[in-house]
Amino acid sequence: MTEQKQSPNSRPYRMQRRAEQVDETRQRIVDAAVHLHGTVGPSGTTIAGIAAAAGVTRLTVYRHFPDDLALYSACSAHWLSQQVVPDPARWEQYADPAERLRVGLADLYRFYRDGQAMLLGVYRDKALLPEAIREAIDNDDRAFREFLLAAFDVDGEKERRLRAVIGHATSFWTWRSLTQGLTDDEAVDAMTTLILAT
Amino acid sequence: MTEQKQSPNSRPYRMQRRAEQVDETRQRIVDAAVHLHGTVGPSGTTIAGIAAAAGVTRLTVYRHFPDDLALYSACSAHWLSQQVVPDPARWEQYADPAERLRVGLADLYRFYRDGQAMLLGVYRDKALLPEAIREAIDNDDRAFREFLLAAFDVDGEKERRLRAVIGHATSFWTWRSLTQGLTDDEAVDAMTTLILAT
DNA sequence: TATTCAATGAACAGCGCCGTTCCATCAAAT
DNA sequence: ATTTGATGGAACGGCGCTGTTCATTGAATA
Repeated sequence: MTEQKQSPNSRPYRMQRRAEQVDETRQRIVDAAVHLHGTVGPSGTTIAGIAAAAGVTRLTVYRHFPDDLALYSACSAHWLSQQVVPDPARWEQYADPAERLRVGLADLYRFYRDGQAMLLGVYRDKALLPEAIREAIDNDDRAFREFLLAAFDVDGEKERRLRAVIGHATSFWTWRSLTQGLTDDEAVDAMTTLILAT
Repeated sequence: MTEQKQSPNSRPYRMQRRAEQVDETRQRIVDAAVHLHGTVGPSGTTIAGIAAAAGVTRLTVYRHFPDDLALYSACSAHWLSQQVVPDPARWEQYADPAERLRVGLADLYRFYRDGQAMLLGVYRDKALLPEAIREAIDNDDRAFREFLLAAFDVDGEKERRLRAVIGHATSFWTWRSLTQGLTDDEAVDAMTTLILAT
């Protein structure tokens, strides 16, 4: 790198190694926040707690994330980036309703199991999350439901009932409840049976 | 309910009309607390809020209910006293598993619907409730599950699966989830089908 | 070497809740 | 008429959290 001597008055400042350290600090904050969300849950997570866990001052947290939404967005993006997210597009090849159901629910339940610590807190405290985050969650849930429903050729009353039951089957709480005593596979079987019998 | 005390010097003091007023105050507090639990939920209910709603001082609330458990117990007892509580004993005449299931779930779901405002908050904030209250809730839930299970003549693996599925069917959250799009009757049908297919 | 700037550390004011104290009030009971 | 006791009213100290200011540190940078 070539250097130039400058006069004391006004020189642009291009950070390089410095920028990395800043990002590291930011990352430590996000990691701490994600960890807390997954243990004490969003409702038990405080700025002070995050700062302490990140080995940083409250003020530093505020500077990186001016408001809750900024922090939650960063957390959610980072956490999702290290999950294998269920992907309806990959279920598309299964045209048979029953088969798509099995594959889709299995994919969903695997995701639920892998991320249960975080999801438990998130769904419990959903009402306390920033509006935008809540909407994102609802949208995803709706997408899974509608995608599974789309494999069926129904309308009217039957469609309404199917949508309700599929919505139930795809709910995190349903997975949670069923797997108190069932394996994931058994839960998939149970819900598939239920839906096909509707 | 209210006791008399003796002062060294004389005159026993038996309250009569007075005692009624005390009980009225106590009742106003309980009513206010129940109302708040059913609207903002236990987690949003504060002593200050109860006092304000009851038209009483915080101090008066503390005097009637020294700790949370005393208050919650009184609330729960009073609320339950004005509910038609599901009663497994009345399901006993139905020996046929399918029939007992329908009757039991219908009774349970009716109770859930009638008390949904309160139950929503209670189940959401269950972790914050006093230990004793939480145990009472868990015991009731377990009782319903086991009573429905008892109609089946099963054991081993099948019993485990049945217990899990019946537990799921009897959960408040399951009722809540299903009745987003189904009627109570349809929900009973769905869960009965699910259980009988297990 | 002099400059830049992320991060620190300390303090502030504010909020709402907690549980407790002391004293005054006033109707009911004797 | 006097005593009793439930309630009111006001204040206290404590807690933990919020979001903000200010001056300082110290390492990366030019």
